[in-house]
This record gives sequence, structure tokens and C-alpha cells, in this order.
Amino acid sequence: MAEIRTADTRERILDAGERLFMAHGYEGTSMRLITSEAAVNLAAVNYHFGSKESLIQEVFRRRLDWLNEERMRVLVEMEDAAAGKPLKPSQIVDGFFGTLLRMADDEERGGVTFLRLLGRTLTEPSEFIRTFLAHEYATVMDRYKEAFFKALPDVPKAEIVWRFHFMLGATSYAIAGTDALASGD
Amino acid sequence: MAEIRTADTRERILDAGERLFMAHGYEGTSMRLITSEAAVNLAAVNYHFGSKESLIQEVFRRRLDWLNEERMRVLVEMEDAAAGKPLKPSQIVDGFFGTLLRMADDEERGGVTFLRLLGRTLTEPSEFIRTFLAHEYATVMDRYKEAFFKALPDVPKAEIVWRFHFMLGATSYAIAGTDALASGD
DNA sequence: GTCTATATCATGATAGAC
DNA sequence: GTCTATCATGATATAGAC
Repeated sequence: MAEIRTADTRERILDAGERLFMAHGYEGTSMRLITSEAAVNLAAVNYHFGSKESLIQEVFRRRLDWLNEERMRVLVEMEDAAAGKPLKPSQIVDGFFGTLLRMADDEERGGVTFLRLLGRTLTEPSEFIRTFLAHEYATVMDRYKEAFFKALPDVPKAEIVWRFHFMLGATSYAIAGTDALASGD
Repeated sequence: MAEIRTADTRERILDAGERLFMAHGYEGTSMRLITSEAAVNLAAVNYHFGSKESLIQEVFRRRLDWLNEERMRVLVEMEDAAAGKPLKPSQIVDGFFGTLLRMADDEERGGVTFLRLLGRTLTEPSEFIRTFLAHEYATVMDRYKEAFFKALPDVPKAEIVWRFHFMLGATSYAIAGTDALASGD
């Protein structure tokens, strides 16, 4: 015996939080909702994470650490293989967005749920979350921007940044999948 | 004398609501914040609009009524001018997105503030808002989709719908302007 | 129409027994 | 580590004086 039993309270809170923050946003998700969904006690969130703010940051960090490393790994690998020659822009795009989309198939890494949460969070109203996200992203974003600059030496940098923005917006909106305009088909 | 004085309580609430919902989202904006910002009494929102839900719907309707009519007017005008010949896709794009972007310069119609609110609301967590927006948009969206179908008879309809989605996502994200990835430039 | 005052409820957080 | 019980606060909404 010696039953594992707990099935990890911490992890269950993170899973429930991820799903509920995705569905209702940060402000719209109460800790009562999270803990009842996770079938743990209300006080458990504060015990394990300290606060609701710290909880959502941990929800993101759990997935982003891997995503950041993977994106970086893929980029460096491509650059090494190219041996000094410039990468094709499509390669860089695939390194950034392809890596993200492959998370959708990986339930261990959050799957579609986390992808949607991430997509919606780019326009999340709560400022501390956007700030936190920007900070988490900063290093990798800068590396990819540099890669684009090198791959497209004739395109003004500001133009590249805009294109990156547009791709990111299109992707995140498609992923968020809110279907605000579904109308009737 | 006979002082106008009130400067329209109703309008002041709508203006404050528009700005604050844009900045903090629906759940993140309390009625106390709105009424204090608008320098009106707390009870005024319920008196004039009935509830917080009705208030935000009115915030949208005030602007969308005009936008919907204008988008429709522009499209019909182009179709009439074409006299049966198919429109160029770029014309349709301009009718839809150009009309929207021209609102940014029109302070009377909400300007940049409303545009940002609209952009962020496409991924708004509160479901009743997305449902409301989808309903408000439905008629015009369907008309524009039809126009694209006619203008691009060789492109599968599902493909056109996806492209529309991507444009919308890219636009709304650029407009929302949260700069979640600004990092350091 | 606008105010004050208040009802009612849900929230995030914590203290303290087990 | 996990529970119950509770605090303090802030939320939406409304009743009723002016």
C-alpha cells in the first residue's frame, strides 16, 4: 500500500487553472471555481502558490519553459546546419510557429488548452499578466527577430517587426478559436 | 442661464465605460471605477442602463450601428458601380478593414479607443459579450463573405473564410496594441 | 434625475485545529 | 499538507429621500 493517493494536489490545481483561465480569463475565474474543479480545498492555492497572481504565473511558466527552450534549440540547430549561410524565412517561421503548433498534439505539454490560453492572453486585460508574458518571451523573441533580420537583409527592420506582429495576431486569434464571427455556417 | 449643466450623464458614462473596458476588460472594470471616472453617481449606471451587462452592450451598439451601416453602404456602392462585374478582392478588403481603420481618425465615432476595445473584445473571456458581438456582426459579415465568394470563385469557400479569419486576427491584434512581445526596442 | 444609504453576495486571503 | 471557519473587502443592485 502506502498509497500515492494525492495524485499531486499542486498539479491538479495547475491543470484546472489552465483550463479555467483559458475559458473565463483571469478576472473571470475565481479561486473557488478552480479548487472545486480540481477537487481540492480552497486554502490549497494559497498554500502551494501564495496567491492567485502567482498561480497563473506558474500555469504559464510550467509550459513556457519548455516552449522557450525548444524554440531556441530548433533555431540554433538550423543555424548550425546552415553553417553561416542565411536561413530561409520559412524555416524561421516554422521554428517559431511550427514549434508552437506542435504543442497542440502534445497533451503532456498542455495541448490545445494551453495554446488557446496563450493565444487569448496576448490581449488579456490584466496588465501584470501581459507584462509577465512579455518578460518570459523577451529573450526568444529577440533571437528570432535577429534571425529574420539576417534572413531578410533588404527588408527594413520595422517592416519585419510588423510582419511578425501580424503573423502572431493571426495565429493567436485562430488558436483562441472564439469564433466571434461565426454567424451562421 | 438655464445651464445645460448635465453635459449628459448617459454619454459621460458611455465614454468612461468605453475607455475603461478597453483598458481593463469587462470583468476587470467595476461600476465604481466607471462612475467615479465619469464623475457621476454610482447608481446612475443602473438607472440609465439597468445593469453592467446592458451598459457594455450599449457601449458597443453606439459605435457598431454606424460601422455596420457604413460597411454595408460602401459595399453596395461598389457593387452598383461595378454593374454586375465581380469586385476586386482588394476592394472588398478595403470596404471592410478600410472602413474600420478610418474610424480611428474619427473621434466622434470612438477613434482609437473604440478600435482597441473592439480588437480586444474578439478574444474577450466573457461569453455573453462574444455572443452579443457575433450577433451584431452577423449580417454584415455574411454579406462580405458572399462578396469574397463571388470575387474569388476558384478559391474554396472554407479557404476564404480562413483567410478572412486570419486578416481579422492580424488586424485586431495590431489594433489592440498590447505589445505583449515588445521586449526591448 | 440624482443622490445617500444599504442589502446581499462573492471574492481573495488567513488563522488555527487536526 | 489539508481541513474548517472566518475576516475584510469590494462587487452589483436597489429602495427611498430629495
